[in-house]
Amino acid sequence: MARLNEEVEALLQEYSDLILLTGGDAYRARAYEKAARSVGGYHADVGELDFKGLLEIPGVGKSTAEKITEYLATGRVAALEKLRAEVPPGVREIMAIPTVGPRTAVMLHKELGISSVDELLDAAKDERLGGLRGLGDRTAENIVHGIEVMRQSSGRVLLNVALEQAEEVVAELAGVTGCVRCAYAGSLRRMRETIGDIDVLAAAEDSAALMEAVAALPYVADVLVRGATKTSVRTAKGMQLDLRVVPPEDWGAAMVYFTGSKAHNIRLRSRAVKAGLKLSEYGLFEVASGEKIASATEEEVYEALGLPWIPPTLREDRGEIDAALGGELPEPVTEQDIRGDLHVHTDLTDGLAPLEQMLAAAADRGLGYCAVTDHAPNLAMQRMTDEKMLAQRQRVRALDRHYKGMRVLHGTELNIDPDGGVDWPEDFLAGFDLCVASIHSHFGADRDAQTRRLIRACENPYVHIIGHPTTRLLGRRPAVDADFDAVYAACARTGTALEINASPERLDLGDERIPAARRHGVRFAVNTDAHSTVHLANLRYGIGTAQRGWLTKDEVINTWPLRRLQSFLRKRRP
DNA sequence: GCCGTTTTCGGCCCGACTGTTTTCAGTCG
Repeated sequence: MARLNEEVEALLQEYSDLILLTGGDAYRARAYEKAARSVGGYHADVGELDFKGLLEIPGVGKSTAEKITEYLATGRVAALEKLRAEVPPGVREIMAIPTVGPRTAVMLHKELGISSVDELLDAAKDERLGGLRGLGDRTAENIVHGIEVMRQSSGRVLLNVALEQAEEVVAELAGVTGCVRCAYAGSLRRMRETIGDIDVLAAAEDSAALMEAVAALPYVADVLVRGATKTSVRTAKGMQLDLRVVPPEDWGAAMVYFTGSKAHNIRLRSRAVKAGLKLSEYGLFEVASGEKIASATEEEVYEALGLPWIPPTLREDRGEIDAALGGELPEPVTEQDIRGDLHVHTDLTDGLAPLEQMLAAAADRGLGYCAVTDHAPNLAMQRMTDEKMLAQRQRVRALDRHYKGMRVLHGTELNIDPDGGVDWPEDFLAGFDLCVASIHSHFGADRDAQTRRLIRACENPYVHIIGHPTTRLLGRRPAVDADFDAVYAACARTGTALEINASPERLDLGDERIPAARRHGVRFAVNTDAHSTVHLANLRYGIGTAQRGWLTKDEVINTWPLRRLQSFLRKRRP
């Protein structure tokens, strides 16, 4: 199951939404929303906290703490149940459509009796939305488009959601008597950015106990298929989970088969055929004799096919087999290679944890350096001022002396304005050790304007890293339209790194764009963009993405020793 | 509902964009 804090976060967020949908006080809703986010990012497990401990979570007061306590004790919250009874679940779902907020959702429900996304789509098709006040053709179009965007991603969940679920299942099943090995496979093991279903593989002589155990997991809602080698279930969150059990001696062949990708496997199998072999989930066999020649480990299977072991993140049939044959398979960057995080927020802007806590958490993770990069003034909602930033710098300098093994850099995340300019004049920018610059508005600017904008930001001698370069949000917002090839060229020319933002909602640059940037000789920074101490652990998703983009350690600036990084950061400043 | 204090009330990230309304409401970051 998800971390308890996330469960409570979801609960409080739902409560906040329902307050808005029932016409409650907007500030009250905001208070719950803030509490939700705060609980989600809190370092301690809410299940371990007493009432007083709960009150110490920022944004959690008596009323919220009581609801959390009630939930922990009884599994439900009476006040939430009451609101749930007033609002059809579909109405809240409608609110999730981009450009549709609570007002519109309620209006649609009251005026047209619409209480599901499907009904809304029908109404739009029948042109029944036209008559409503404040809702013209353009809005109707936007709603339909918003639903399409939402639907495209439906059935798939973000990598982190699936991975957390899978790790829990694996831990559970590994403890079942008779289970020799257990691991997740599939697109999850390949670290794809979204996951359709979870594949778990187990090795055992007898599958019965494992099949029993998976069907009995507490968060399993339905058992779809149940057999001797495979059981499929649907979890309470609507994800499909397939468990396959194989004999221990076939573990390797089964892992290759179930890790995929399908295209990679087809390549492997056709290679096998040419050698008079046959590859399946049960092993690699000689066709003539039927003799099994490899199956116990992945390494053995690859070796028998004349290949080195290929890391799962590369198994996409993007040339990895030819590269392996030519001895040119890259050694992908790993989480252990990362020495520092170059994009981290604190509660000075929209982060949740104070500076000291963020740095303590970063030091705990063994980082050799960490750049604090709070938002700059042009993101008006963050209310940044020169004074606040300079005061933070003083604290950063003091803390830098405090940590023995970790250097603390003072940076900022600048806003790239529509013309490509950034916050602050050059003399102020010169005071930062590092500047990330990102797009936070005007996502819809046309291709030429967006391209010029990003290139101009690269050309700024004080901008070191372009943050979340395409600014997409997975399943919610597409990438901005720009000639990214031209942007990559500008990055290479100006010595500006591109971020691989490790937030599972972003993963930006995405793996499919990285090779093109690489070809231009661009450098990368795998950053967490952490807004809480918990987010520092998102690094693994950024690393997965970097690996899928074939990045090696040397191409990632935050694997470098500090001195090399600092010389890179000097860029070509005046 | 939470919080801070100019502390038991009164404010709450604020500005921009979009679409439709000709002066603003809703949504978003």
